[in-house]
Amino acid sequence: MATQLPKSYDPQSVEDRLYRWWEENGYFKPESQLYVRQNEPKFVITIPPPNVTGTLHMGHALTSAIEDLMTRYYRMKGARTLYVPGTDHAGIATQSVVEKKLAKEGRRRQDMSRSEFLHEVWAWKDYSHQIITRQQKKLGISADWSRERFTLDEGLSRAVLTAFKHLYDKGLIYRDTRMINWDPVQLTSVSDLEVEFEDEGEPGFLWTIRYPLQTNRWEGPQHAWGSGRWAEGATEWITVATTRPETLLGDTAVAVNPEDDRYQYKLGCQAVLPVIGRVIPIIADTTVDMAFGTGAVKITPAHDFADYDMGKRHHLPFVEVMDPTARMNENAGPYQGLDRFECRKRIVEDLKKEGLLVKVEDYRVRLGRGQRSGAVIEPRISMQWFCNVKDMAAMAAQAVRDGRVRIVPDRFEKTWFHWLDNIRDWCISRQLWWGHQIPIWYVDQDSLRRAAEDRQHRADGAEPPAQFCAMNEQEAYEQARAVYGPDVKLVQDPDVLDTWFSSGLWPFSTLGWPDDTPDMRAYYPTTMLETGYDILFFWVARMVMMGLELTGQPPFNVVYLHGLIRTADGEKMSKSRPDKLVDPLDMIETYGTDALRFYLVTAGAPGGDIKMDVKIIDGKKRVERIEGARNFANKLWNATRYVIGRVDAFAQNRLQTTEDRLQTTDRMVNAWIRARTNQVVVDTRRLMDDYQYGEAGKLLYEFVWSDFCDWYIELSKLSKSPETVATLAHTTDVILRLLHPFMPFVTEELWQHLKRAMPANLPGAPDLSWPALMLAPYPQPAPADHQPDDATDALRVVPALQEVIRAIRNARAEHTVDVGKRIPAVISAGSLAGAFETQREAIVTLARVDAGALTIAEFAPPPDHKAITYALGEVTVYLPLSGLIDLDQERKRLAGELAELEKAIARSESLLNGDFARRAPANLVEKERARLAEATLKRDQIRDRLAQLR
RNA sequence: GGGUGGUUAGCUCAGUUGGUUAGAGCGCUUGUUUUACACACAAGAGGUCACAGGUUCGAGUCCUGUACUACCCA
Repeated sequence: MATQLPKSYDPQSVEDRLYRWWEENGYFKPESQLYVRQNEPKFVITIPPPNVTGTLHMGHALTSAIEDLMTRYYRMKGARTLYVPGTDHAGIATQSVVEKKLAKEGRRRQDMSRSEFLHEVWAWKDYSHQIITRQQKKLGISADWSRERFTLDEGLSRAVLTAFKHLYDKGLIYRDTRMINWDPVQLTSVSDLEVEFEDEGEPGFLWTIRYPLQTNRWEGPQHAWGSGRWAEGATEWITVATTRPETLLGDTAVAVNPEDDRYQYKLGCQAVLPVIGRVIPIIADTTVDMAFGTGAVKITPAHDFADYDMGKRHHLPFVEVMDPTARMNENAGPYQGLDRFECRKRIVEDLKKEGLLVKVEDYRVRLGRGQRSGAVIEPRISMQWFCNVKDMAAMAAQAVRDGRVRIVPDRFEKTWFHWLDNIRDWCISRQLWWGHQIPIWYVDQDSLRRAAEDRQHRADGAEPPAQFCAMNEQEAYEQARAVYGPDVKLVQDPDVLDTWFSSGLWPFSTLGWPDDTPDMRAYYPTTMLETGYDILFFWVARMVMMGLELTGQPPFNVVYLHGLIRTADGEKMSKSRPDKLVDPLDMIETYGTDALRFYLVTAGAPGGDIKMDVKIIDGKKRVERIEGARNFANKLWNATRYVIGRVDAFAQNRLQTTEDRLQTTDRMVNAWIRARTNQVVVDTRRLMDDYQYGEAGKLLYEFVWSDFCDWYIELSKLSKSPETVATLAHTTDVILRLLHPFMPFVTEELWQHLKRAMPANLPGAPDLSWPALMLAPYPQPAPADHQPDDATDALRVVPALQEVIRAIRNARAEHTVDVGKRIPAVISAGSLAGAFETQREAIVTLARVDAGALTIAEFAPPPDHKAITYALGEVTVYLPLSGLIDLDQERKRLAGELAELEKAIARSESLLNGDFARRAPANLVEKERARLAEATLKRDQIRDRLAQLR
């Protein structure tokens, strides 16, 4: 019976209840789908697993909104659909969060055992994971939670080991000593991608320092460093510029460009390094930029990437002057034990004292900082594990080139190729505890020595491996014993793998790889990978590489990249600006999940950033555009509330039997909304299939608000026929289905109310037999040969009718006619007269015309020479308002319109007299001719009226 | 230094094979307790689509260049 819906939509009372209902019924599982089309390809999407570092932010909400929109769309389209949820252990990020938390409690990782520390991290993981999943459920994602995964799960860990072993056995993973990015706070290596630079650089200094040259007259310092007399007696110098004076302690050369005339005579000379007194050569290298500083650069091969390469080229010694925490070590002489920045300060003072500091300038320094710690990254020589990804990268590039993987929007393809074509080996080891420990076991020294001795005895050249890669310790021992005998002892590498190594396996490790599971067979390769463009390299590229290498297939067909959420000023949202930060849960509380979701998917274009302008009103954060989306949800609510009211009225036999005239009236208007709905179904599906979700959302917004609410519902109020009730219900059903992927909660709730209200005996009622809207089919356009005959007619008549009504309303407003006043009208309607006659009541009601003084005729002369005239082409509307109006104003309006028409006619004529008529497509030329004809007609009418008004 | 976007109404942004008089939301102006909705209704004002060239019958849309701006890579 009559369900009384509240006057406005209250998301709080709906969302959690519906989500629970969906989930408890298993509706998110692909096995539960009731509507599956045989020829529809499956749709599989794996969630970008959020880091278990804390809570979700607006970027995650955007991800969820788009992915769930996709998921619900394809599910309703009849594709077998799976959305796999999960979380990422996020090695360095999580470890640092936990370390910070421990620090607050006065504890340090260094004081704990590895397993004690890991116990803490797991506790944190549980805490964060539970928050994250709760947030995702608030966002309404229809993910199959029974298939949820975590990157450190047993199965996924086995996937990591399998992948590692595969690449190791293939010779693609190796251990080497080279220069890497070192984070002196996290005390681990990081990959190139994890180092971030400020584009503008950071404020710093450029110090110009002179090194004395060793000559016949001056062979070196005679006095101690710091005495002020260290360089006493030196006569020749070489001057270098540096932003990092503390590294001079590790200098092993000074380099100049061989083309640089200024330094020709100094080549081959020896400089004496300040502080240390080490004698270092002056060398020539073409990579030296003559324009930078003095043209001579100090070379510190152990602390700078470029210098490292140069050191290799010129066989220079590598002198490390810092320890892993970036404190100066024993090679730093008097500065040993100082932090690098403290050392910098002191050494500059001392250089000045010794007269070696030539000048200091302000300088923007391009500093690399750790993505997670923010610490200044120290290039450092270290032994690490690397993965040679050259061939995999080539495969990944090829997959996009040949279209097996499509990137949307396609402009990101260029970045894709550029990165993959210039890829460098990937440093995959991290000196962390949280993560997948590297599956390498080293043979103990004793065994190695014994083996070496044996080898000498037997004189067979082959050297046995000093390390074994295995799936577990037992397997490693089996391998080792076969070579070294039963007494061999093994120690596993303490390091863990880069997080992205396991994330790279995500689309298939979540489905059971390396095992041949039913899910793997049914759902791999997946369909869609949806994520922010900021992790295209970090994650997407690595998944494609790993997928191709390990499974032989691209892990997904489409990569859809969304933009970043920014503040109103276009900056990245960060926790350091809480006033500009927008928490998705806050917005959900204020506006509801559907409003947030609708806003997020319609806010921008694919791949475009979204700026969120937050206003604080009464201490609450407001975002205007989310408010707009909330209003839309409310509009939808009230429209459906009205429809349900009509359905109830029918069910209670409160509708009168209709007369013939009314039936004709209804038929036209109903045919119109059905035809419009059909057009909208076609356009929505086209846009959705082309990933244009924002456009689709806006189209639906327009349709619901304007066509359905402003016109159809208003017109339907004049009708009491069952046909109209059925059309209202049908249109509402289609709208709710079309909008469900955008606003899952309000649409499901309304659909359930509609379903409950719907009586069995309404002819032409929609099929509401599905248990849930989310499982119902997405609307299909009516087949072309199935269109009702009156559709075309209705699509001509109703817009003309709207124009008439709008013209009358406009006249009323312009001449400030009292709202309550009924006015007379004469409509000269040409071929539309018959149709308009059936819509007499619509004109009377919607334009507030005096029913007794409304004339509709094929041709009607102006009723009064002072009437207001609206020339609408074939139709002309006359309003005899003589007493109420200002004729001057009317003349002005008509003159203005006339001028505009003259302009349009002139433009049209010149177009049609030019090459346009010959070269443009026939249909466009035809259109233009029609436009000219109409404008001419209108112009003539207006001219006549103006003449009469004079 | 290389690359990629952006520059459209006061503000935030749409505008995908080039084709009516360039759209929306918010804001603004005027009016309205019209029985779904004031989170609303009705009417309206507001833009030489950054600039300069070019291609075309026709350019916000394609090409070249310039300026400003953001981001990515070195």
